[in-house]
Amino acid sequence: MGRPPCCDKVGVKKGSWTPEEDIILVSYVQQNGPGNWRAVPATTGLRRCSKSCRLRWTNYLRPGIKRGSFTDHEEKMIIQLQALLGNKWAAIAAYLPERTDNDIKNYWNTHLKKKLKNLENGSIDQDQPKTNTLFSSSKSHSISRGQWEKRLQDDITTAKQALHDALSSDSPSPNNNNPVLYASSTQNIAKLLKDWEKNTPKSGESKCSSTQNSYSNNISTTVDSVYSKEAPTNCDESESGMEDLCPPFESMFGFKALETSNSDEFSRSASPSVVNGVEIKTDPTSPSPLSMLENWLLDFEMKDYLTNTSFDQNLV
DNA sequence: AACGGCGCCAACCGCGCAGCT
DNA sequence: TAGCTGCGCGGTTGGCGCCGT
Repeated sequence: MGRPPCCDKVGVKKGSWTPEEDIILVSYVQQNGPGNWRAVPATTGLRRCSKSCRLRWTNYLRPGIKRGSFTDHEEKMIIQLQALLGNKWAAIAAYLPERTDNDIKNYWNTHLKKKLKNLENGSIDQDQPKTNTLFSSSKSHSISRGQWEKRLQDDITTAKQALHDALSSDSPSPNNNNPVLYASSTQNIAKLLKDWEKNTPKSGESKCSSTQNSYSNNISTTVDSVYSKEAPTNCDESESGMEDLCPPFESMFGFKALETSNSDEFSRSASPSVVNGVEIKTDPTSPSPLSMLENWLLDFEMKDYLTNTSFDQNLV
């Protein structure tokens, strides 16, 4: 038996996305908003699985994604949230709006897991005062497992409430009647396309279907018009394509960018602002629930709690 | 310079859940 | 209420680039 495949595997392209495919996808989302992923291949001619389209959008093309190395602050947040929530990457990503769950998951698996393991081993092997006491040996615990579980349950409840508060203040997804222009992404996509065109032999040969070509022809003016707006940026020029995405958000939880989004035309699909006539709620006078949560996560109590608690189980 | 090992990260896969009929 | 469909999530994999030998 088993579930049927999510899409027809025949003729579906796999592997890395080309800049042209990215542009087609971005254009589709501009016009229709994120969602209804099933319709994307049929509408655009993209020879991609709907899931692949959604993944590409959420993990790479979606505006507001910060790329590059994680800050110490983000690192601490991830460590503590992982200890609290487990491998709930989507939930953890909800507290780090500029990072995708995939990014966090990758960072955890490739960096933090190893790092914390080393810290743990180091602290045990060397029997020295711990520079990081997150993973103190369970032998030294004065807290019983029952007490620990109760505290964990209490903290999860608190975190859930904070998350609920945070999410309830966010705006819904973009209105399909007022598609949001994802200028930041489109800009980079346009740049990508230009780079890609430079590197593509002018043979007239295309990797795409005719449907896809006609669709991309139709969207070219859209991309150009958005690109020509030249949203102000002080990013360094780079030849690395998407690597030079300008990080428009200077504060993780301060939503600084939201206050300036009108002027710089950066927008986010999942965050409050006002862009291109789309009303997005924000209240600069009231403290962000995420800020509250951040404070809660990082306050002395939490650190003390983590100091005295073993999370070895998370380091599988 | 060539080769192999390793790390990183984008993308894929399978399952679960929620909404709709 | 059961079945179907679409979406989201977490685990895993494949490919590319870097580094050491």
